[in-house]
Formats: sequence, structure tokens, C-alpha cells
Amino acid sequence: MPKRVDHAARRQEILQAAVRVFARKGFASSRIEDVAAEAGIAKGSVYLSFDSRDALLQAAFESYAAGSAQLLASLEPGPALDRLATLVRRVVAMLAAHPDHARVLVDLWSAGPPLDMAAVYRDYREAIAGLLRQAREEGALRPGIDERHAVVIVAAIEGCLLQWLVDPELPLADLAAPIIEVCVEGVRS
Amino acid sequence: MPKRVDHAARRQEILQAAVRVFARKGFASSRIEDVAAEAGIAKGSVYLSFDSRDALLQAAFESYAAGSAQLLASLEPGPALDRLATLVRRVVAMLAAHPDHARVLVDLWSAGPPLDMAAVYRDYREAIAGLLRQAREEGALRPGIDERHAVVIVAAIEGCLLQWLVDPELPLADLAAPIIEVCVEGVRS
Amino acid sequence: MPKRVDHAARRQEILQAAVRVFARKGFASSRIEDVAAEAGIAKGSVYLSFDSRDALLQAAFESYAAGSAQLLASLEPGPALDRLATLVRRVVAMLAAHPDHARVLVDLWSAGPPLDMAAVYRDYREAIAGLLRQAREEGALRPGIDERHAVVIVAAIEGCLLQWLVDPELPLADLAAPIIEVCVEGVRS
Amino acid sequence: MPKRVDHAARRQEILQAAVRVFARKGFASSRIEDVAAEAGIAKGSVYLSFDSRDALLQAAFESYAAGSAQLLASLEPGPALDRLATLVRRVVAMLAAHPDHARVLVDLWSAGPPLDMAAVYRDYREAIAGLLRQAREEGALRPGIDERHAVVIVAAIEGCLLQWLVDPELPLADLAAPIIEVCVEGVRS
DNA sequence: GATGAATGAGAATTCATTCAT
DNA sequence: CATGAATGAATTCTCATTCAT
Repeated sequence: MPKRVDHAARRQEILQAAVRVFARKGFASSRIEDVAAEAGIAKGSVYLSFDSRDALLQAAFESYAAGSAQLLASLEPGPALDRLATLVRRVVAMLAAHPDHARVLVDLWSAGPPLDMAAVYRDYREAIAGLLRQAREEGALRPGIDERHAVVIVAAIEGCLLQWLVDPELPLADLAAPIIEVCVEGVRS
Repeated sequence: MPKRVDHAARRQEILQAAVRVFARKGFASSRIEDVAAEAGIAKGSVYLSFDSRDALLQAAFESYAAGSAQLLASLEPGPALDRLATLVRRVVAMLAAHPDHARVLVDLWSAGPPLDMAAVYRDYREAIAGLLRQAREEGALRPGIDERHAVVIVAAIEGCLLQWLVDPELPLADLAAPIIEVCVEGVRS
Repeated sequence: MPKRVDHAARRQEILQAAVRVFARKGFASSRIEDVAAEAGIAKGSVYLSFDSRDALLQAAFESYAAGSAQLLASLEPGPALDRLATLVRRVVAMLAAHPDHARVLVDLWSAGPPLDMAAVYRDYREAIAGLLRQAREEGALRPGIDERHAVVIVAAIEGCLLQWLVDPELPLADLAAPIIEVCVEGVRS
Repeated sequence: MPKRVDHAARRQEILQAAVRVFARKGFASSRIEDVAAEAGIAKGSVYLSFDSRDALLQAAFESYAAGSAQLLASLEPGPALDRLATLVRRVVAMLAAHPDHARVLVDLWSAGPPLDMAAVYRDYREAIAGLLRQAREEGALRPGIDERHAVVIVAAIEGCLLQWLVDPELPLADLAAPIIEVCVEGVRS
């Protein structure tokens, strides 16, 4: 069944299939053949778009990192703490809206180099630290809050995500509110 | 006089060797032979103490879960929020003191059933929710804080752990303070 | 007006590309795609001229065998041993002049049926045996030389070729002289 | 069926099985599983003694090279040309006596680095050149014969081998005599 | 005719597990 | 008990060949 025009589209389909499979059984237990079957193609065809099994995880990472970067870049103007609250809401909403992608995160955490999850969280922390600095300039921050809290805010989000990954009963989408309550409202002056 | 009197002790040694190996290369890349070598015994001898490779991870989980339960059970009396702060401090200290065990967590998160990480976090949340209830009875809790914040408090801890796992530059031990600042002091009335 | 008028010419181009590729990396490591790329056409197009990968080697063999046969047929009249010396010179010159074809020989030797390298050498031996017989009739042959020496003469040539294939430092073209010295002059009466 | 004492012996058995298989179908068509079956063991067990399929060919080469070196080292004293004749006889006898090893040669010729067949032939040529020099000192060599004839002598042997490999009808063992006639007696003064 | 995406049989290699010693 | 050789199922990746466009 030869001839397909859009190589990028096919690559995308395979990646999405891979993400579904990884979400379902974890990367370690996912076979190339599973991905191919999920994508409705033959085993060998996966290799037309990806060099190796690891390259699939790498691509999943890149896709996730790109989404994160976009999210960080898309904050509209406004009071810093409001923007922070919005950021938290959006991150949680994105994770809740794409549970498959979210479930792959646990594999990205495991993967180590050349995947650079550290960079992703560094970017988050820097963005949040920037918002906190801005909030201080606006006089909106209560004393005693400094940049180290950026770590805690990222932690609150990722920690909720983690608990939900481990226990899908947990209503991830509902957790944006308490995170904001504690991490954003809790630091307002 | 059998060469090895204490079967339990041998099992313990192997488990510890396994944890070191898993911490170093991840469970997925850890071979039974690696564990045996680390323990200074022969490959086949691992099977005298453990039924299978997965049983090693299971045992690592049980060991971690037991440590967590002990930590939760060991809180001395006192004002609830102080006890909460102590809990946070102790959990972070334990993780920082045993980086090998901590690094295995990412594999425990991935593992899925029959490992029940969900139960571990459920227990944490319940303990913390209990402390929050108690704090309310003590009139120490500001309004608007309810049991859902237990999730966020666990999240703050595990999220810091996660960022440290992914980026060991991050000073995990120093993060207890900001966590407490935000999650404990921040909810005080 | 078809894109390609001469199917035979296209076949020839592909065969030559194949010989270059085989010479460079050996038949075993040569992919159809490599041959296609060398010929500047698409993988599938190779199959318009050749039935299979093996057919390429078969064709290379036929081309070599045809060249050999032509060489054997082209001997001008004259004293038999002079003609023999000329034959040796020409074979060596041909091999040295077409190193790519020569390098493919090692794959032809390996290939086994249906390639019939045995026939090629049989033909060489028969031609040389004929020349030796003629030389005897001419009284030019010293006693003790019989048809079995045809094998040795072929061997001297192919053995030099072999040493050159294995060690390209060896100056193949210069070896015609000592071969003739030993195998031709050495049998003169 | 565990426990085998002599690892070296097992390695040797496997190597011999491999040589038989390579001789029968050529290295390119020989599967690890074929070798294992020939050795009467399981596929995976081959890897207990050899790192890879290529390592089997490498070992076959080393074995052949060692045999050649031993042959070259074992020449008893005597007139140089007699020793040369003995050498030729022994090489041919060795090849004829171990047809399996001989048939693998065609794969060794193909293999290229890190196999160094060039060195094997270089050693042969040097040994023979030494004998020719000695023969000259002994006054046994007719004029016009120099070291370049060493190439031709090696060629005569290997070329006969080659013709026999390609056409097993050819009586290899009987070819020592004509080789000596032409290459040794033919250079005697 | 050309093309190159798609296929899937096949091969090398790994490694958890077993069990004879 | 302890060992590690032996096993073979499982998995990744390759590539000759086909065929829709």
C-alpha cells in the first residue's frame, strides 16, 4: 500500500500512537510492534519515520517540551500573581486534557539524557521566578517569599500530577484551585 | 553450620544492592547479574532470596512503603501544624539522606500494579488531612483551607523530590523550608 | 518517445553502478538502495532491469565471464609460448585496468551455484593446455611439462590477483613479468 | 543442562562447528543458529564463548593464521630449494587435509579489516623470499630470479587452492608436484 | 516507465530463569 | 546452599521486494 504524501503527518500519527501505547503500558513494556499496530501500520514502517524505539520517546519529549514552552510564552499581560494563577490553571488543564501525554511523563522522568527534563522544569521555575519578582515590584507579594518558592510552585503542580498518575481516582482538574489557594493566594501580601 | 545463618539478612543485603543498582541505572536497565555483582554473589543466588526480577522492585517498594508508614507513625504530640512541619522536614530529610532509595521512586511510579504507590500517597494525604482537621479544631487554620490541601502538601514534597531527581543540582535538603513556609505557615490563621 | 529508449543501456548502467558498489563494500554489505543511488535512480527502478539482488551478481559474473571468453578468443597467431605470454600479460592488464571488476571476483568466488566460476577457470585451463600442446608440437616445450601445468599457470595469475585483492599495496601490473618468467620462460625447452 | 568445566574446549567445539557450517554454506549465509545446531547447543550459548557472529569468523581467521605461522616456523634445515619444495608440499597437504578450513578462506578473503589476511600472505612471501635468498647464496638459483618470484610462488599455491574451491573436482593434493616443478625446479640453476 | 512508501520475513543479540554440579 | 553454564523466548532493527500512484 505504497505512496503517502505527507511524511510529517505520518510521523505525527505514529508519534501519537506511540504516546497512547506508552501511556497504556509504559515505555519499558511498549514494543515497536505495539506502536505500529496502534498506528495501523507494519512494524517496519515505524522505522521510516523514526530511527529507533528511543527516538519515539525522544520525540514524545520534544513534543511535551514544545507544549510547555508554548504555554510559558502565551501568558497575557496583567498583574503578576493573576498571571501566575492563570499559568497554574493552564498547566493543570493541559495535563488533564491530555492524559496520555501526561502519563508518558513518568517515562520521561526515568529516561535521563539525552532527554533533558531538567531543562523543562528549569524553564518553568525561571518563568515563575520572574512572575514573583514582578509581583514584588507591584507590591503584591508578602515578605518572606523569594525565588526558591518557584521550586515549590512547580512542585505543587507536578506533585499533584504525580499523585494523579499513580492514582487516577484523584480529580486532577479540581486541584488547580487548591494549588492556587496555597501557592498563589498564600503568597499575596 | 550453614554458610549463611540468616536468610533474612542475606535478603536484605541483596535488596540494598538492588536499590543501589536501580538508583544508578534505573530498573529497566538493571540486570539480575548487575545486582548479583553489586551484592558480591552469583546470579543464581539472587533467586534463593527473590522469586524474580520484579520481586526485587516489589521488595524495594515494600521497604519504601514501610519507611513511609513508620515516618507517619512516629509523629510526637504537639500542635498540629508544628507536627505537620516536622513531618515535612522529616520526609525531605529522609529522601535527601537516602538518595539511592529516592532515585528508585521514579521506577516505582512507573511500575504500576501490583505495586501500590497510590496507597502510599493516600496514607500521606490521610495523615496530613488528619493534622489539618486537628489544626482547625485547635483554631490554628485560616479559613478556606480544607482537606484537598493535603494533596497539595504531599505534592509540594514529591514535586520537589521530582525536580531534584531530574536535576540533582537542586538542593533538595534546602527545600523543606520553603515548602513549610508556603504549605504550613501559609495556612496558619 | 519513452523516457528511456534503450532498456539494455539502462541495464548496463545499473550493472556498472552495482559493480562499483560491490567493489567498494562487498556484495554482502551492498544494498539495493546503494546500487540505485550509485546509478542515480530509485530503488524500485532497479527491479525494472533486474529480477533480484542476486541477479545483479549473476550479471556481474556473466559480464566477467564474457570478458574472459573474449580475451581467450582474441589471441593472434604466432608461436604458442609467445601467445601464452601475451595471454598472461593481457589478463593481468585487464584485471589491473578494471580494479572494480577485479574486486568483485572475491564475491563471485564465494557465491557458488548458479554462478559457474568453475567453468571460467576450466576454459582458461583448456585454452592454456591447448597452447602447451601446440608448444610441444613446435618443439618449444621442455620435457616434463604437461597439461597439469595449465592449472599452475592459471593459479599463478589468479593467486597474484588474490594477493593484490587482499593487499592493494602489491603492484599487480608488475607481476605479469615474473609470472611469465616462471610459468612461460621456465617451461621453454 | 548447566556446568561445563572447560570453557576453552567448548569454545573450540563451537569454532569447529562454525567452520563446518561456514564451509558448507559460506559465512554470509550462515546463521548463528546454524552454528549452534551444528555444535549441538542452543543459540544463546554461542554467545557465552563468542561476542558476535563476526567474532566467529575472526576466530576462524586467527586459527588459520596460527596454523600458517606454525607451518612456516617448522621448516627443518637443508638446502633452501628443498625446504621450499617441502613448504609447498606441506601447505598443499594441509589445505587438502582440512577442506572445511580451506573453504572458509574465501570468506576470509572477503572479510577485510580487522581480519588481516594481507599479513598472512606477507609472511608467506617473506619466508619464501628468505629461502630464495638462501638458495642464491647456495648457488642453487638460476639468474633472473629475484624476490618478486615469492609472490608468484605464493600465487601458484593459492591459485590452485582457489581453482579447487571453485571446482572441487580438481585434485588439489596432486597439484603440489606441478607447482614444485614450475616454481621450484624451474628456478634451479 | 519511475518512484519510494509500505511490508514483513528474518537475524542478531539479550537476559530472566533454571538446574546439574 | 551456591554457582554459573545453558537455554530459548522475546525484541529490535534491516532490507529485499512489491505495487499504488
